[in-house]
Amino acid sequence: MDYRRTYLRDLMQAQPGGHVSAYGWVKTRRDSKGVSFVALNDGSCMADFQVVVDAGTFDGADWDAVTTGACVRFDGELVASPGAGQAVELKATGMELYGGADASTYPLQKKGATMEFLREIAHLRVRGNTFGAVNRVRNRASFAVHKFFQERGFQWINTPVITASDCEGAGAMFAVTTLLEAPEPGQEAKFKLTSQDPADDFFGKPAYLTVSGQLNVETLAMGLTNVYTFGPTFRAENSHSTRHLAEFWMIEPEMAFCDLEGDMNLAEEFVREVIKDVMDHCEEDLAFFNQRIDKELLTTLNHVVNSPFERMTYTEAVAALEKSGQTWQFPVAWGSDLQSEHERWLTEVHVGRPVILTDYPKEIKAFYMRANEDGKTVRAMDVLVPRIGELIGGSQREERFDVLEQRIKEAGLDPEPYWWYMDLRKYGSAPHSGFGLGFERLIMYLTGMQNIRDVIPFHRAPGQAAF
RNA sequence: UGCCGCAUAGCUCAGCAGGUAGAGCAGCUGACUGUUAAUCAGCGGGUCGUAGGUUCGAGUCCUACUGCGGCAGCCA
Repeated sequence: MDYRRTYLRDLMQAQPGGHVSAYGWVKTRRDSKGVSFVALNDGSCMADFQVVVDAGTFDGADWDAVTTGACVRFDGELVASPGAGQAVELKATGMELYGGADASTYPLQKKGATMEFLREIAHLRVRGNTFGAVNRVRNRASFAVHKFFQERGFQWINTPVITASDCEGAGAMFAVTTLLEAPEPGQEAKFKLTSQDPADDFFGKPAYLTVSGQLNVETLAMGLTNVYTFGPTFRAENSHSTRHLAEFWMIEPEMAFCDLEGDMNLAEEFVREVIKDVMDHCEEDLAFFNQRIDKELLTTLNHVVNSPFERMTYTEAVAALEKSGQTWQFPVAWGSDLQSEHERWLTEVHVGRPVILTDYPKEIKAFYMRANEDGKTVRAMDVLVPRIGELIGGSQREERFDVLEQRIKEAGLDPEPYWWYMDLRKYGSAPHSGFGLGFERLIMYLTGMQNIRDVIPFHRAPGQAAF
């Protein structure tokens, strides 16, 4: 057996004629008196491949074991199909059973199951329509991300997963340590530190899993010009929501010689181009999502591809919210952060498509965002999209040494650990901008899937790290 | 972490005057000359999340716990 193989996707598009082999997992089997039909799927595409078995061709235990979930290879002639659902089918003359799947206990059925149940069998759910499609879209979107940046001269760089600089600031972090005492064999694992002093730890100081490549990626942009990261990110927030994960994949472009305007242009172009690419290459999967998951999906995606994002300042947004006539659960006031209900109204009702909000009050944004001349706002931007909320958060960075130092102090932080970050402003500083985009949120947007836990193969969330 | 909701067969659910359980699908058996989540007939399948409490009697009411889900916060 060799990795080179004809995928079922290719067999389905091939011309009739010739002896072929079809490898896959059985989706369904239908028997009638003279003939049996086996629907095979290998994950290469949405549609199942039809294998036709004339009565009497096979018998015995292996043939009996060809039930939903079994893994099997059929050999035979590729013929034109008289049936309605497919152009060609395999008229089987040989078969090999690789692994049966006891039909009385195999949990994946041909009929629909809830997302909650499928989450409990995450090791098997990829064999179903929905999660096969999710992963194909995820794969194509990953490729489209790299394609988009590479075609524009951005260099893919990798920022550390472990960070010991304790200066990331935002978000609860997972500690990384070797100070835990190994449990005695056979004993229940209890955490016990071999030392209380971080100086004794592996890195000689506290270390954590990264919550953002932000600070590191800026250093690479100050030398490589246009760069991006695409890697795992970790947040130890105890969040129970449909759009948060403890482990997720984030895309962070960073551009030298670029202001907030250019940052917004990139964000908009990025979202549009990735959507276009996936629409071009995952038509069948998107049609499935449109039919089964979100009836408005294709309408929404087409709309996004064909119309510019609305842009407004935070101040304009607050004014719109105040004039909306809506009654808000949380009051709207200039200076306080926008609540979910506000963001949703802006993007879903007020604008009806993605909207980019800019120039937020400096008090509610990170210290590294560039201060505006008004002394009150910073050059931040959030891209809000219907149903998901915040898809992208970015900013023009503060490139002026003195202003940045002042902002760090205002934030109540000690500038000292940021010495290398400050050095960027000391030696060859340049205007620069970038943003962070949650890859899983993009996949939610692309597929219509409602829970972020269902757009990653094995989700990590509070209390949930099975598989 | 706060608020709300749910927990009955492998899955999806019904059972809502408190009187010790029911359907569809899946599974099994059989029928059917080509199906497309096939169809038709029959069969088996549940200590009703756990622990207490009220009651003659609890799937049903009360309490706690556990698990899951949704919303909010945190953000991407």
